[in-house]
Amino acid sequence: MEGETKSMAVAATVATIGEYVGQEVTLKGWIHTKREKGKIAFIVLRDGTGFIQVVLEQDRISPNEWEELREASLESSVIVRGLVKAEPRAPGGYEIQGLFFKAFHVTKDWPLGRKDHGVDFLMDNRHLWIRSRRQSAILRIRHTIETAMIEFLNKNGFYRFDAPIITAAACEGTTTLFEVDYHGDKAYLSQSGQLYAEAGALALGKVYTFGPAFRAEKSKTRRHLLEFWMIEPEAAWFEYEDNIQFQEQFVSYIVNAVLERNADDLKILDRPLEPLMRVKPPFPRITYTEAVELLGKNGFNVHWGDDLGAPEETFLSNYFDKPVFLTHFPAKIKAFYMQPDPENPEVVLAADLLAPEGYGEIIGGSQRIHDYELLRQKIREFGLKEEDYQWYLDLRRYGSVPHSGFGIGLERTVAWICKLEHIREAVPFPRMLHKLTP
RNA sequence: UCCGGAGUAGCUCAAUCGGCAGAGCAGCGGACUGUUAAUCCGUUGGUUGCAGGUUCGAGUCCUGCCUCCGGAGCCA
Repeated sequence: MEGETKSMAVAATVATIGEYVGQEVTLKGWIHTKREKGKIAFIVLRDGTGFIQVVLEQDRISPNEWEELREASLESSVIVRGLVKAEPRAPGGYEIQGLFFKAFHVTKDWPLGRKDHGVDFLMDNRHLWIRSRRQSAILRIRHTIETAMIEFLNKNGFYRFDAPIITAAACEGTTTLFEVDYHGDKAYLSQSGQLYAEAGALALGKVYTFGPAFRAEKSKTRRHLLEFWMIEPEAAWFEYEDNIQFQEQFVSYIVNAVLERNADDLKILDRPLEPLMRVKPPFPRITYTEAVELLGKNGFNVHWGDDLGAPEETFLSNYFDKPVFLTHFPAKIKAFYMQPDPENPEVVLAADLLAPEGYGEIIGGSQRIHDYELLRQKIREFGLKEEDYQWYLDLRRYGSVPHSGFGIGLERTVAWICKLEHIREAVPFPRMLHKLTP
């Protein structure tokens, strides 16, 4: 590298290029687009941190470099050195006046043109698609969301507590699981780390798990993946209300972090900012019973005790202009471990958080049953086997405390904040029905 | 798994009543000193998803299968 650039030029990145106006810098990246016009050529270079236009004039670089430039096609990896200029004619406001050009590797037959492509083709080329403006913007925002989630939890005294991926049995007993051969025994990929997080909360006070979760259902919708990432905070001594207020702070922190750190990326996505700027505590709340009533008034045929379907959830999500807590569900349609409401044991102290703009559920949370006998009774009522939950019941035998927690789906959060049409763009390599490669 | 839709050039699509399979983009060759999906000229490119059937003749009609897309259920 040093031998190839003829002067001392700073190694810069696109994201921080504004700090180098008037200086010579070296950039390493890839050709995103190239336009040749006789003795002048424009390339848009991407380096992972952003995109910038580089202007190369034949008179300013050597004949060899000019020849390399002519041969370098889309997505060739290149090294350029040049002068940073503020340039209103260029997208982004800055431009590089090229003084040196080298193609490190010339790409032949790049499969993704600049024209429209179908989803199928793009998904088959996902490993290349992620280089695009839009996809890379989404993935940078995903990074901010993950980082902000962890930051917030750490600042609030939560310990990261990694749950196992391979587990012995169903956590909740309802969903279909991926089976793996565990040296002759049947084992399953985890659908949730929550039960382990509860053990962690009684050991460390406040913990969170962060890892992949697996659901083997043959889901085929815009909001489901077979493999997705989930953060599950769980805190001892947290009761229902503590849990809800914590979630408000948590979600607001994440949204604010994206607004502060990814302004350029949100612009690439054309994401309206007003709905995100409204995301501040407190969030509206509506009980399940009130929701059923509201839905009935709006033409939905739902009865108390029914699980709400996707169209109902979308309606509620659009009805409010902030994330909304849907609370106090009938015990029968929720998980066995949820704490019954002391004022009405037919419902549980649980809340789902629905993201606005039609996105629907991103969080499911509840206070957990801490009473040993009540939990045993619920396990029986739900038709589960007590012997499968021995260690989980132990948590109620040895120093039990009220505790609460929630799980937030990372991809659903990304899809909402980025305003994506489909969850498959919210993760680098989505795992969907019959989609295993790349 | 169920309901609906679609498979034609590398990509996005067209092809009238069953009658010679086409265009744009990409690629390749050339021109151009301010392009923004550059433009202009020339040019390459086909087992019409697979198997069978009807017909003088099938991309088009019939039967079966495969793949994908959208939605439902399940849920984060």
